[in-house]
Amino acid sequence: MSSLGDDASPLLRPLAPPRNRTTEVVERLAGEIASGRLARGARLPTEQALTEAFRVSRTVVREAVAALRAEGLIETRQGVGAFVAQDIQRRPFRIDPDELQTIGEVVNVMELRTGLEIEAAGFAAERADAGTRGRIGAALKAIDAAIKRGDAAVDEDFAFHLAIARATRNPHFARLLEFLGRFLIPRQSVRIGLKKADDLKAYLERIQAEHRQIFAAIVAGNSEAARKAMRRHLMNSRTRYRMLSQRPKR
Amino acid sequence: MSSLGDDASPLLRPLAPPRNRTTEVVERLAGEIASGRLARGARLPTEQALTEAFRVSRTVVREAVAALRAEGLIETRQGVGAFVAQDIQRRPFRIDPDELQTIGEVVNVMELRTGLEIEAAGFAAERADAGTRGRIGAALKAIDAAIKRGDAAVDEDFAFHLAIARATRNPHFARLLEFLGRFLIPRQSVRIGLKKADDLKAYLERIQAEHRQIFAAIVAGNSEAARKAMRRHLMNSRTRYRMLSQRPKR
DNA sequence: GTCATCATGTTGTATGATGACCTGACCAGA
DNA sequence: TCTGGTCAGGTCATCATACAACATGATGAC
Repeated sequence: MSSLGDDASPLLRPLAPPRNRTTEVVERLAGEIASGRLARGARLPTEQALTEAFRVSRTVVREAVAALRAEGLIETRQGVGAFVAQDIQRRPFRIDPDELQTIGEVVNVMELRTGLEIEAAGFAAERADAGTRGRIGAALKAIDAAIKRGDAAVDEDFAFHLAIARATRNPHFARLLEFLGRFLIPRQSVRIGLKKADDLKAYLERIQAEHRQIFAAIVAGNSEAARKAMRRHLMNSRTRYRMLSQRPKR
Repeated sequence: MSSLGDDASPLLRPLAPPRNRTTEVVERLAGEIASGRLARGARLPTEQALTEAFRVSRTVVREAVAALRAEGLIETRQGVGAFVAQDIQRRPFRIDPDELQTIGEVVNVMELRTGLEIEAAGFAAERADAGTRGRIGAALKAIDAAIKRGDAAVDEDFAFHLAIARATRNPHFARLLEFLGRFLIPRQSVRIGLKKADDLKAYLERIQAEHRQIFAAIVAGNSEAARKAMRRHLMNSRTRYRMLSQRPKR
């Protein structure tokens, strides 16, 4: 799977994407808005004024404006001008992957996920029907199968959690979990991969026992128990993650 | 504070922004990516090919590409081409405000907020120091003052919750709460505004009593109690919201 | 086999022109 | 006084063209 130097060396790593003029302008304007120097609803300088101020072509200015519009920071009206968005509502929630290099930052995201998933487990217990319960059970079996064939079952594990989030009948839970999950999965799998095959199996079996408790509580429709089981599982996950990631500490 | 017809009438409401050619192209390409017809890492057609296919100028294509790049859906490399992002990691979490017209959708967001805030209260109880505890207390007093002068204390209320989120020492809690909060605040305040002055005061005093319980648990460093108090508060909030929003039902 | 060089294709930037649209001022008529 | 119509100027939207910067693969010198 892994080719020669993959990303082991901190030296040969892809460079940061080149900072072209457009992103430069985007950041300048975004900064003005974030700092409040450009208030909500305020009108931006005209395209011509921006080209002259920044000494760039209209192409660059227009691309920057298009980017800011896509981010929901500004709105443009033909024949009138560009304005800082009134409702910054449209501004999305982001997590910068570049900041996720440290263990502490990963744990921060895990904590965020904790609250989300505990609540999801509770709602799932209250609202799951035969179909969604079946899908959660199927995900559980898929993990079993993966463990049996010696796999780390990372994808299957995530699918289990996602099935629970879907059972809440509140689509935001699954969407947010999917969003947060992307920041956690890969690292964990790498670390786990270091262990011996038998160790791995025993390790995964312990996790799977926790999964089964969650599943049982959901099937029983006991939201209180489901929350407790999920909390226990995630707290243990955090401890496990901390231990695994401290291991390679020279 | 509120001008004449504000947003009372569903008739006179700003029109949806006109769909220009750029957004048209953005949606076409975003659709291709979302559907998987353009796989991760796949290369997009060249700008020239796109101009010919869509019958638009290169300006439009480039603005669309800039927008997609801002959303983290694609990456471009000069001299090489544009590619669907490998790590969709950079893709942010969004909630479309246009979908938030129904009560059910607002409750969905409130549920999301519930899990987040309960956990935040727990962590705050564990981690708050003198400074953060003081800030939470100050927020509490600010609500008192607002109630005393007959204000609905919406901003102050939110500031209290935000102070708790900040006390977790995990910046993501506050950021996500801020993000979700934007979707809830305005509507609540409008509804509450309908009540009589004395009713309003009694109503707010009940809420404030719940706040005080949360604060007491955090000051005591009792995370279990803090979670419970926050859960009770948010569950009650949901009930209150449902009742208030059903009121104007002819 | 290694390294420089070059042709080719692609994105990045600049520029000028035209169309579409909004705003405010002015004005005629009720 | 008020309403509605017209017009001029400003601004964004789109188009077209040209050149610069960069990456890639082919070629050839060593």
